[in-house]
Amino acid sequence: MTPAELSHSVVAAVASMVADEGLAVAVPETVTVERPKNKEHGDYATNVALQLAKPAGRAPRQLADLIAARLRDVEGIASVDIAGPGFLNITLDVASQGELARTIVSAGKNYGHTEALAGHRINLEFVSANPTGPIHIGGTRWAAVGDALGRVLSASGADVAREYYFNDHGAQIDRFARSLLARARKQEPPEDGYGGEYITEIADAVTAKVPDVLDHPDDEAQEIFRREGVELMFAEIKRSLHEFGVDFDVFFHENDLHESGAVDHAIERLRKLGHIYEHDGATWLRTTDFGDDKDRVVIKSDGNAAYIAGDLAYYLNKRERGFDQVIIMLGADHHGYIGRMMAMCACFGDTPHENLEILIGQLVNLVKDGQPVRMSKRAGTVLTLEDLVEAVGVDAARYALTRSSADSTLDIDLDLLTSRTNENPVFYVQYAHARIASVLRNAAELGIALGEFNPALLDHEREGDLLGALGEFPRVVASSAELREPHRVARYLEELAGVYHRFYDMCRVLPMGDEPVTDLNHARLWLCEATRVVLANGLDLLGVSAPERM
RNA sequence: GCGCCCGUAGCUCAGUCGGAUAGAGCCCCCGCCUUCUAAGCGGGUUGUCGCAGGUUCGAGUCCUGCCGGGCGCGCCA
Repeated sequence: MTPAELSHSVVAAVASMVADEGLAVAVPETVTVERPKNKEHGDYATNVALQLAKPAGRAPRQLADLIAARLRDVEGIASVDIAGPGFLNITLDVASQGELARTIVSAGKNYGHTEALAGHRINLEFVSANPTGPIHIGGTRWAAVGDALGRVLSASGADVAREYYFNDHGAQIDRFARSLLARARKQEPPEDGYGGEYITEIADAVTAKVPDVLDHPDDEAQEIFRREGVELMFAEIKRSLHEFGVDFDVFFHENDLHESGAVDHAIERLRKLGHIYEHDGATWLRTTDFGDDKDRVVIKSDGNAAYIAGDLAYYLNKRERGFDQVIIMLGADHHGYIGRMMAMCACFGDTPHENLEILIGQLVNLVKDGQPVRMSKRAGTVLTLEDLVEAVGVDAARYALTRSSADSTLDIDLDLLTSRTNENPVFYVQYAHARIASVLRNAAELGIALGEFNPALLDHEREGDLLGALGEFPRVVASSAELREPHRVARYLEELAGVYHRFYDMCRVLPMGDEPVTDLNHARLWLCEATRVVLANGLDLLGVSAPERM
């Protein structure tokens, strides 16, 4: 019996009670059955009686009695106890709980997939780092977290498109182009320009590709450096993300919005809706109607589009492509943007926080010798995605960036990660997987297949713990998706790995020496394979490999 | 000044919808490989959940105020 099935049984028992007793309360659609921390509280517990007591006008323990009586008749439930103020503590039959192993092995890669978000068409935008330099550590965090979120959303039944918004328009690109031109001429970069080593590399690459570039007049040369430089930078970003295991469905160019007329289209739409006005020679969007601090300029008085114009057009474009949920991940340094974006969403007639969702992730600090290091492009202390991968590898890097809540700032200490990699819990999880793979290999060598499965034999306490943990996986994935918190998957995997290691320590899986193969050996092999499936599926959601050997 | 995030063990951090005795890893000490991976397991030590009120059967979790830290408030992008 899975937690979901048990939950259904509890709902049915509640419905039966409400009908029989004529209670004036609504039957909850779902009831949470949780794994109690304390083993004396059974395999699963629910507080549904406590929650219904007040609206029903009955004592919680009285309701608990009525529900318990009905649950005791359910096949697979061994006992139901009432504890404390009115908790229902449910214990399953050993065989019923053990069946879960078969369920998981049969489902294979699909175990953990649910329909929790079925029907949602989600556009997930993340990273979207400017093509004026390599991806730094902050963008790397969003790459890891955003990619994991995309996987978790998909696993929960959502139709997800991942997008990277490529800001190849505007003043920053001009500064980038001027920096390249200056470097090609062996001059100092402009005061507000970019100075890293990569500027030299790109300037050299452009010069190699267009040998006579410096013979052109300034404006033409700058245009060549802009076009070629952005192209090279873009390819570089794509490549490093791909090597990081992060791929996008769409790379969207801001420039296209301006050249295709999408910006004008969006502004005209808003004008028809009555939210656009002219003032001081500029075109404004009246975002204050929807809670913004001040109205926003969309077309500046010099005729150029303000940055938000691109965002307006991009949002409308996503909606017109059929996405009903637009999710954008931004760093904390952009959180001031939420108000105007939500107001913009409302101006289009959409519902803020439903059609548009902005996820804010806190920043990453680079730490050395316990002291924060200020990352500066000029000082060369910027930590890039490639630096991180080179130092610790993709698996450790992705895991370290994904296991913490995005709401917390993250400290990255390269020395710590490189010199004491065991501190990274990814190895703890991967080791559990490799350990199981080894057991399964040994079984194969002994000619022992999974074979017949008798779930009733899995009656050891550690086996019960393991089955209980395995049953949690689908709702961990679903809640990670619903809450947009993929770190929950990582934390769960660490828990599961620990439960497996403790099982392994107490429960011998394969026969020793020349002992005969028993049904218990087979049952435990099923349990091992089920655990391996969950670890592999979970690691995959995080974009981390599940090694067969370590 | 206004807004967002954070404050939980010595360190790094978990702890959705309020639930039972607040957890994990790292660090430190002790024990366990003549049989499936010791990157493991078992045991020991560690807390005014920033502070003060409030809501209720019950608050780390919700509300209010305050303290401390980070970030942000452009016709920049």
